[in-house]
Amino acid sequence: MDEKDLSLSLSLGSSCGQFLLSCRKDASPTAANVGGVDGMNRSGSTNMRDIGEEHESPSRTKRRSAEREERETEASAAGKAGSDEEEGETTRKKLRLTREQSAILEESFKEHTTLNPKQKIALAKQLNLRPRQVEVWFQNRRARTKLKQTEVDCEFLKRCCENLTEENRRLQREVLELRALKRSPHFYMQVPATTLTLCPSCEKGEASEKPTASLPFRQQIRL
DNA sequence: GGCCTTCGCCAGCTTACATCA
DNA sequence: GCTGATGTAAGCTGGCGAAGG
Repeated sequence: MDEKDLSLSLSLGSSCGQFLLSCRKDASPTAANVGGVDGMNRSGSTNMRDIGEEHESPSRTKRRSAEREERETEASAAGKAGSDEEEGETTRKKLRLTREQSAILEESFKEHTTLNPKQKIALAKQLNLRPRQVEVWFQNRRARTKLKQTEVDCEFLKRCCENLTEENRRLQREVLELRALKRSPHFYMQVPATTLTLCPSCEKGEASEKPTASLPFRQQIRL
């Protein structure tokens, strides 16, 4: 699967994607949507953080703020070291992975979709990235794969639904036609006598020959 | 052995930024 | 050059299993 495929599949503009997203929002009250759409859009991550910490255990809150600090110091250290990112910036600058880095990560993902800590560190060294970046890339990649699969499933179910709807319409038309035929005075002349013996309510020891080919079996059952 | 806490990892959701038409 | 749409790196939170006390 190449990047083009992925970018195509990731368009949330499709009705399918929108449907899935709205379903998830309704179903699972995450911290992000506790405050509703307004709360979500108003002040971003700060708001989410505040909401989340009210419900977290103290140890977890401590751990998370320590992680945050660690990330911040790591990021600023990387900036000072003069890596790919701009130097000395405290604000988050978005890094684009190079083609080579992406290709290697893709290759690795093909082999295994999750990484153990050793693999993560090795890969990070090889790519000159932080282990956290490798971890995040794999997380996002799994999410993309899952989203793509969901869209494929959604398309398949949509087609199934369309086919069944069409089949249902066709059968209803058939029933109407047959009812009309039954009401017409020429009905009993058109239907061979032997087929009438198949009606269960009329089944009183009449001779039962095999249904004729003039009408499909389903149409002979209930008129 | 059961309970509690902590830790690490992950999924899901979201944001911020880069890129492109 | 501006703008909206899209893609994606990264942040945040909750859930869960494992390990240790």
